[in-house]
Amino acid sequence: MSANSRLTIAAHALTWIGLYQRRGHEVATSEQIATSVNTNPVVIRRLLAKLGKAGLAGSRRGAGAGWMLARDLAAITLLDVHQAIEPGPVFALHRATPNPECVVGHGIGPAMTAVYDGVEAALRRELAKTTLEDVLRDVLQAA
Amino acid sequence: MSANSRLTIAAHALTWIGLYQRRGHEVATSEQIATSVNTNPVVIRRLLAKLGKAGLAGSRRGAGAGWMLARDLAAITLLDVHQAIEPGPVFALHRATPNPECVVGHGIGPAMTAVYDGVEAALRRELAKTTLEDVLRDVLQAA
DNA sequence: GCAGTCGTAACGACTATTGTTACGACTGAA
DNA sequence: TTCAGTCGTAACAATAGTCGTTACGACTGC
Repeated sequence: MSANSRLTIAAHALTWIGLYQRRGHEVATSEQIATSVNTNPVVIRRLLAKLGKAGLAGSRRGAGAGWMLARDLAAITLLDVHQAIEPGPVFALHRATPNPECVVGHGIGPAMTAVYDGVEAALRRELAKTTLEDVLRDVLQAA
Repeated sequence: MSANSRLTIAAHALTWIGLYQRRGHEVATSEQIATSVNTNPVVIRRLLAKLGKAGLAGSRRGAGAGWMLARDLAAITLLDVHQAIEPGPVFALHRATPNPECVVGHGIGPAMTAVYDGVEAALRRELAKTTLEDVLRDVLQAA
């Protein structure tokens, strides 16, 4: 399937909230964020719900409700965001179990799993290098 | 998405061909490989066609037809295989263009693209570390 | 109260992956 | 020269994941 855009949307949303708060507002609504992201507010709420459970964002309910960051942008890495949205595996093993009576069919699963674990570890190391503060800086410099 | 299993299947197929050739056979048929992978021969042929175009495998047609490796297992890395099967991106940007009148909406694309390029480079470096010879060694040791 | 927003379920459109059938193209061997 | 075995590829179906949308109850400041 197509790669998913959740990390992009989540980083966008959190960065937007961070900037909005720095400009003096207390909370941001899912509708405001959705306008910047150009999507439906429910998509934003769904994502922020996960980020909330992971302790990256918080919400206030009732009138004057909205979202706020739970930590400063500089204290949130893209790895934090990535883990929060429960990523699926980058590579999958066989859909149907390969023939266990064949030497290759029997041993290929563990062999590839070891490689894939290494790949995902490298991916996490790479995402951990960038904080949302870095992202915001790039965003503002581009303007 | 579901992650895709093409790299797994391709590595399995090439490793199988390599082992089969070492045991004295000239070519392997897609049906034999499919039996080990536990899938349909067409799936194997589709994949091997791409690996062939990338110069990793070759086929002989007609009677007594089948597939052979174009290089030794030790000379094929998982990165070679990965590139051969034309991988999609690991992460996607927004499906709909974000609001360009918003600072964040305008700058987030390039910012995330830079990060994602770094991630994919790390992924490629990691895959380049393992050759199919390594995979075969692991497979045989597991038996 | 009530208006505004969250939280979440339910559903549909769209797309990618994988399996399957089908069939023409090719070639070694009888 | 024919034929059997295999490749190469198109076409289609089943399945699953993503994303957008509607709907509605829950919560709370005014």
